[in-house]
Amino acid sequence: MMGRLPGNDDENGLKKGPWTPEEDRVLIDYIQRHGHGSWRALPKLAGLNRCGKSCRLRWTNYLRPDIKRGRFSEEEEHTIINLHAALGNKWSAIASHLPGRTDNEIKNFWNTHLKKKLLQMGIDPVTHRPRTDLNILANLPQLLAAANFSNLITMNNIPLDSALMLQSDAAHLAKIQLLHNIIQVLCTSPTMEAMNFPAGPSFRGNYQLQGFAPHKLNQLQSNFVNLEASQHQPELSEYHHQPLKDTNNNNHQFPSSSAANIPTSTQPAQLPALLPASTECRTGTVNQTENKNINPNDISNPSSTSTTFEAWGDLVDDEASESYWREIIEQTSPQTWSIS
DNA sequence: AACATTATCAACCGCAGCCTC
DNA sequence: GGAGGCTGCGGTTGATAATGT
Repeated sequence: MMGRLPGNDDENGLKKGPWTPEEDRVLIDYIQRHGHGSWRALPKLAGLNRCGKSCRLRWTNYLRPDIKRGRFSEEEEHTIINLHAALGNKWSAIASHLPGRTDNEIKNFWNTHLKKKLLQMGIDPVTHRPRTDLNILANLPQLLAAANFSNLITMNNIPLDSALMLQSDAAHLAKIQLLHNIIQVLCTSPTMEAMNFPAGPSFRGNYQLQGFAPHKLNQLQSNFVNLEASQHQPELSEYHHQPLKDTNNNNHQFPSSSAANIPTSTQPAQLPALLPASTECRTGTVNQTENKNINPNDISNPSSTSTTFEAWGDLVDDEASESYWREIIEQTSPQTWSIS
């Protein structure tokens, strides 16, 4: 598992590529005797045909005696995830909390394992929030699996037919959560308000939604609250049959955080708690941690309106899912939505 | 068995920031 | 203050291993 061309020499005649055991021995021997001192001067003093940078990297990432080898423990895994949520890609800062682990090792572990793991759980590895991009729908089976669905079934002695219904419910709920986030983005985006709704070309596709007045969006929001309320009944398999009635006494205020409205215990299959997708809400949370670590150019941010709209465009172009969304939209508010 | 694809991770590159003069 | 050198950091690369077809 080596990187770069083996034995490749650069223009200065210095060796690049993987280190030989002999080079390792020379480097260890020198540092044990003299310390590393100036890295730039070290290779010459130690008799190595390497640049100082390469020596430093080899020492700090591989040869240092206090380096812990082997698999990351579950505890370390959780620590990395938590620290990454707070610090972002500050690998050296994260590594400082994990004795014996190097930033490079943690970075690799993140990119090869943890990132995928979070994605499969429906969590965006950049923001550590539930994904609002619609690619998540393609990964719904993995999402459900990651939600430890089988455990839920066996732990609760749920019969197979009920389990299947539960799975269908969970999939339904995941989509509901997704649509919720999209709508929240629409309703809190200053751009959207200024333009009286979607500017993205995707929105001018099959669904004639432009020119949507703000009060209609508010109505959609409140309808959505109702829909969510109907989905969050303790008996999951029953919610398909719940009538959509006004449960919030015509209060059309959209919840700032749906997580607060969803008792964790009733969330099916331990889906990630629904968090606000609006940029405002997100910024507020970021300020609580470390605002400076968020790259404003980060296009992978699932809460960004452009990304969400692009994803929406993908969705409305998808013939297979069109009927599903049409059903939800019409169910939610047949009198206020018009789909042409 | 042969080939293709995916995963892993050591090592490199470029840049930012610190330090010294 | 700013130029130059050095170090550390984060992103990326690419050879090899593992797995799939």
